[in-house]
Amino acid sequence: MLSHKAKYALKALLYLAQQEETHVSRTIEIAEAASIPKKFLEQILLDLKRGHFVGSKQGKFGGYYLLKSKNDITLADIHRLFDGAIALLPCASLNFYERCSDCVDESECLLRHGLITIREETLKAMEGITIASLVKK
Amino acid sequence: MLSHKAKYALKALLYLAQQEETHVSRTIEIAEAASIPKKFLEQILLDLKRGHFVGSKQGKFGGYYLLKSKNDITLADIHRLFDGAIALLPCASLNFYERCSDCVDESECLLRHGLITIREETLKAMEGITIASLVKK
DNA sequence: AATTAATTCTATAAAATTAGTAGAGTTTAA
DNA sequence: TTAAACTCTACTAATTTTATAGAATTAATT
Repeated sequence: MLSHKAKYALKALLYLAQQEETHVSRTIEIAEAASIPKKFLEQILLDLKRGHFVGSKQGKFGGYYLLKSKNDITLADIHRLFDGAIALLPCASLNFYERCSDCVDESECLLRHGLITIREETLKAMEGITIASLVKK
Repeated sequence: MLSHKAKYALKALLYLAQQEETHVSRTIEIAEAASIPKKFLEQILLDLKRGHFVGSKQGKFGGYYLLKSKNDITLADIHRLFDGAIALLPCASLNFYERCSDCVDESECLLRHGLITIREETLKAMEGITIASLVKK
């Protein structure tokens, strides 16, 4: 399941994607339009900025805008940024790989093979959903 | 990501699936073979029993055994039993549907459509992984 | 230079969830 | 009657999540 953070991030990105290219959106404006607690959204937008998904303009009349093309921001990206691994266990993850502490011999693990299959399928699906594809629908 | 509970449940089921059909396995035997804390495993096996995946024999020489065919226990089943919804948000879930509190009009939600697509794909993949398919690998 | 309105940053807190432990109770075979 | 197993309820500790608070910084305007 997605965390609230990831859900709010997606809603904020969808909001930004629906504005004119030149428009910068204030946090309060996004918060109200997408029903997100404002102070929480501040953190989320900073995370999105650090992830190079959005850019910001400081000071009066400042705000946020999409930095990446909406075609290049996928559900997988946002999941990874806020909720980490796509895979069901760290040992089956590409970007967040970690060995299981209770694992004796990873190559012998019956579970891992199946989980890698799931990750491949899920990732394919999640990379197919972009901010642009969501806005179009 | 899977919880430890779900992971342990799968490891326990894999252990049971590898025993002879007539064999009943004691909790301590499964715990040691699969490196699972014994008292924690007790709870998990009870959950699996309540979910009708395993059966038990009480008293001396008692233990657990597979109740369902290993072909009929899927990753999706175990995920749902221990970790709940497969979907990324409750509003996109079949079995754990719940409306988002911050949602104004669900039919207008841009996010939901995409998440339903993801759920369909993920579910298909997870239903394809059975205890039997894992043991064969 | 002062004011206003915005982002940025750090710390904190409350709530929920997860992971695991403890111990008494019940059942069954020998 | 005893031993060895499952069953059940309660509890605890740690972690993560979901925020909130407030000061600092930045930039445009007057």
